[in-house]
Amino acid sequence: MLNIRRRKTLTPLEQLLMEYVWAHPGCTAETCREGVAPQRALKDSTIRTILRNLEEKGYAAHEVDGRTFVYRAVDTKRNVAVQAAQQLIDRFCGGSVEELLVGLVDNQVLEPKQLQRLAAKIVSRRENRA
Amino acid sequence: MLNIRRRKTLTPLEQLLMEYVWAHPGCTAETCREGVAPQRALKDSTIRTILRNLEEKGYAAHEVDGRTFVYRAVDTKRNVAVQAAQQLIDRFCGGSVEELLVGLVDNQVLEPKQLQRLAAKIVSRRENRA
DNA sequence: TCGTAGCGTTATAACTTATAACAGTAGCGC
DNA sequence: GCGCTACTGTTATAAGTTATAACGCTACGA
Repeated sequence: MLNIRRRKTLTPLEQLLMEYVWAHPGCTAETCREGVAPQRALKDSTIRTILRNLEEKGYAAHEVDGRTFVYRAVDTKRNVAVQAAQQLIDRFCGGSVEELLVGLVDNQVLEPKQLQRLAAKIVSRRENRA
Repeated sequence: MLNIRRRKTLTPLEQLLMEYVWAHPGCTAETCREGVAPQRALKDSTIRTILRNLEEKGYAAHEVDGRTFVYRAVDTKRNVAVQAAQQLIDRFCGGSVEELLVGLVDNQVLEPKQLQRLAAKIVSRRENRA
């Protein structure tokens, strides 16, 4: 089992920036600023503070290109979702994934048929790979 | 599809109290205080404030018995988990449940076999009911 | 009618979030 | 070689949230 690290959740602004980073690997403070400008016009220094927060929270990382910080996500969105789901399962479902899945079905977030199809698909994918 | 209400997340103290409420429907401020005392010795008024917060956030509700407030959870833990999962799916999986499930399998939170068994179980349960 | 059980109101210190100014530094062009 | 400026780091602050609780009001029971 992967070791799921417990990360702090994203604040709305962080979420916004992180979305951009996910969508644009290799972005810089400046491209981020331009990218989110339509939604939020933020000062350059604000952007950089948020990017630093994202690094501190373990969502993003940078490398240096010349004197520019180039950012990318540490994990895919999907993995972040999975880690968060794991926490939900631990907290609210007594550690049982199945409990959550049953709940999803009971609340019609997930159709039984859909679940079945997906299960079949995943299993066959596994077999092909093995 | 259920209408998933977006609720504020629980702070640690709220989480603690809410666990107690889930485990003891019909509890009062006083029984809560006693119940959580081993973990956190909190003043009566603190307990009350937190219970009120839980009501405000929509997790708990009370009715009046004589002059005592009797609390119970608005939703089951499982439903809270499901609602939170729905949010995850919307935020990080572009609205696709399947995306999350695939992620769970890929990260070995969920075994393919387990998924398959569960799918079969759920489908058959549906058929029996129908 | 008085004590007290039980609720609401208000307070506050610590922490987080949103937002940004300002300061240091190192390339680049001249 | 030197200053401009593009970039980063440090620091600040106002507003909001959390954790924690004192205090005050009210109505029931003895």
